[in-house]
Amino acid sequence: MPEKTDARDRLLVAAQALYAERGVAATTPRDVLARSAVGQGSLYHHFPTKRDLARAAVGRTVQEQLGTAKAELLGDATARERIGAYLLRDRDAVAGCRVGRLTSDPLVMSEDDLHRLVEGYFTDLITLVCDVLQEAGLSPDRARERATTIVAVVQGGYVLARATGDPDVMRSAVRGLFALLEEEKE
Amino acid sequence: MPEKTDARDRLLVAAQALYAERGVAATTPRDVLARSAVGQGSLYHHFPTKRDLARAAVGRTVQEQLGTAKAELLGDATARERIGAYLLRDRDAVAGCRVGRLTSDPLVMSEDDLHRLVEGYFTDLITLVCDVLQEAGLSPDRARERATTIVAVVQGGYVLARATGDPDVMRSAVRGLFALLEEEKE
DNA sequence: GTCTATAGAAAGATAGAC
DNA sequence: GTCTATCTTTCTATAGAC
Repeated sequence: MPEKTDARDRLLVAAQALYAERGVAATTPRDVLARSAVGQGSLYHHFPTKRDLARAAVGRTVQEQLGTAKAELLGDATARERIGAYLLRDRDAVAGCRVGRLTSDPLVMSEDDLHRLVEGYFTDLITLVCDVLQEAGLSPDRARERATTIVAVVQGGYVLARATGDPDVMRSAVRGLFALLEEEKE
Repeated sequence: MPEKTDARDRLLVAAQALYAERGVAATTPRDVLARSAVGQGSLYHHFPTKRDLARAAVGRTVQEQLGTAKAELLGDATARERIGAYLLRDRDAVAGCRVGRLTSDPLVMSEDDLHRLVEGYFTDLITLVCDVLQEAGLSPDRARERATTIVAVVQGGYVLARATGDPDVMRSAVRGLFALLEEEKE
């Protein structure tokens, strides 16, 4: 596929950005057209319905975010370092989590295929963290519980950073947990 | 104010319930009318714009949620027990946090007065938890960091429970944190 | 304070030419 | 594959009677 798939790609990139800003339900086809500078005919040619566009764009975002997490969690550093890398990553916290925010999106939650993309993201992410913790010697049960706590503190950090408009709140949230994890190891 | 303020109250209750289900932006005046069984004329008499209704209903929800948290965090139990009561409270996790979900609501985030209600909720909540932790002997800085972590894990628990449709994910998230807090005290 | 009717704008999508 | 024009429905709000 040469340069001609360009419009489709521009539409997806625009949709992803808009979903990150206002969510899927609140993003209109017109918004996507304006941001992508693509014509209306092209939009409905590539994506017959709003839902088709959402499925493609959200699927892409999920893959991208999962890729970032994998880079941190599957490296060859120690288990402890990899958890630290994930937890303490520099995030645009006030912007919110591109995937996590979709759990409050009425369109995503009402369409099964969209909901499943979000569910898959978090089950995969928790499993990734869980595997690292088992490597570090935790039992499967404790590893799963702790992995859930780790992913939750990041998601909650996003919520609090957005609510307060303050990126430091995310830093406090993840550092507070990291400190507890480190203490335990001493 | 006798029984005549009834319509206004029914509108608020209906709006609060709908906001919890789909958010503010996605809730139409018609939705509120249908659920409250109040007439259209009454709605616009009591709340001239959608935003007026949102301000009143969100303000009420914030007060209610804060009241619940205060009941747990300001009791006469030990600091440790009060933190446990807040953290391990039985929540309808799959339904999500009525306030936290608003951080992804485009209408709430774009209207300053609505945003401020959400911000106030979380700053108050973190401060409440922070005070309990200081009572327990933590320095102001460590108390604030840890309070942020505690509130974040709860908010993240909601996000993960909604994403997966599984209430046990919330339980894992908060128990994982509680276990770390208890370990430290031994 | 509540009712019915309706306005004006934006939403999501389709039609048919090129 | 892309364009312009248009259709239908829904949204938020207003008008004016009771």
